Amino acid sequence: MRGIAPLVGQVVSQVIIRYPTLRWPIPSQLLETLPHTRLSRLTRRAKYILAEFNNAKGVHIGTLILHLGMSGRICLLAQDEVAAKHDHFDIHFADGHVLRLRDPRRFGAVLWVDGHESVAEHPLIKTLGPEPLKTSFTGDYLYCQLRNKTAAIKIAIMDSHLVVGVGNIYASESLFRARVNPKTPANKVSKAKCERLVSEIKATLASAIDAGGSSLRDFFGADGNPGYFQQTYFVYGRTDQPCRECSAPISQIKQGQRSTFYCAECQH
DNA sequence: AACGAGACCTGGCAGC
DNA sequence: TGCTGCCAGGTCTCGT
Repeated sequence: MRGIAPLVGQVVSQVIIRYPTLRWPIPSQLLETLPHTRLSRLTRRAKYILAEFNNAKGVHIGTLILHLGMSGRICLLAQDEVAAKHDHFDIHFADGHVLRLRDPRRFGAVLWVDGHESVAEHPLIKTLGPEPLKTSFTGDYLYCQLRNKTAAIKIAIMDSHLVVGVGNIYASESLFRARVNPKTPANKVSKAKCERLVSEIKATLASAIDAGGSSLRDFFGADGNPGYFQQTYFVYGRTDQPCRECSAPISQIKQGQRSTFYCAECQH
C-alpha cells in the first residue's frame, strides 16, 4: 500500500482487464465506473488494500478491494509497458502512471464496493479479527479467544477471524520468539504465554515491516525491487539447521496442510 | 461453534 | 533434456 501511495490524488484515465480470472472474477463494471474518478484515499485492513475513489465533484463513488493472495504483485509503472503473461489488471492514470496487478497463481482478488455500501460490512471484511499492531490486540484478548479452542496454537493465531496479519512465516517465527510449541492446544496456552505471544507477534511483524516485507521469490515491492534484503529467520525454512538459541536441529511438521518450523528444545 | 480437509492456480525445483 | 511429483507467502467453503 505504501508503494502505491504516490497515486493518491491522481485521476483514472483507463482500466484494462486482461484476464478477469482471479479468486473471484474482476468486476467488469470497473471499465466504466473508474475512468474520470480520482483515487482519493488508500487504506488497509488485514491483507486487503482499500482504494477509495471520488468523482469530479469530490463525491465518494466506491472502494476497490485488492488482495495479493500468495503470488500477487502490484507494479507501479511510470509509464505504460508491454504487459507480461500474468498481468491481469491495470489502472492507468492521467499523469501517465500505471498500477498493474500481476498474479500467476490467481489467488488474489480485485473487488468493488459501491459507494452507497459500507466496506466495513463487506462479508470479507466484517468478520476479521483485530489488527495485530493495534493496542486492542492484547494478551487478555488472545487468552479469552482461546478458551474454547482445542486446535493447535499455530492454527489459531493464523485464523484471520481471531487476529489478522499472522501468515505462515510469522506464525512460526512468533511462536519461536515466545518459546511456545506450535502443537500446543490453544486452550492450554497460559495467560502469561498469551501475553508473551502477543508481544512477540507485534515485535515480529513490526521488524518485518521495517525490513520491507518478505524476501520470497515472487514478492516484490511496487517499485519492482525485491521486498528486502534477506531477512534472517529464527526457524522458518531452517529444517535440520541448528537453532540460533540452543543449536538443536530445527523441526519441520505439517499443520493444517502448511509447514511449521520450530525448535523442540526451546519451545514448550 | 469448531475443526479438518478440500478447493482454487502456476511455476520452480529436486530427483530420476 | 524431459518427465513426475512435490512444494510454495492465503483464505474461503463445505462436511462432520
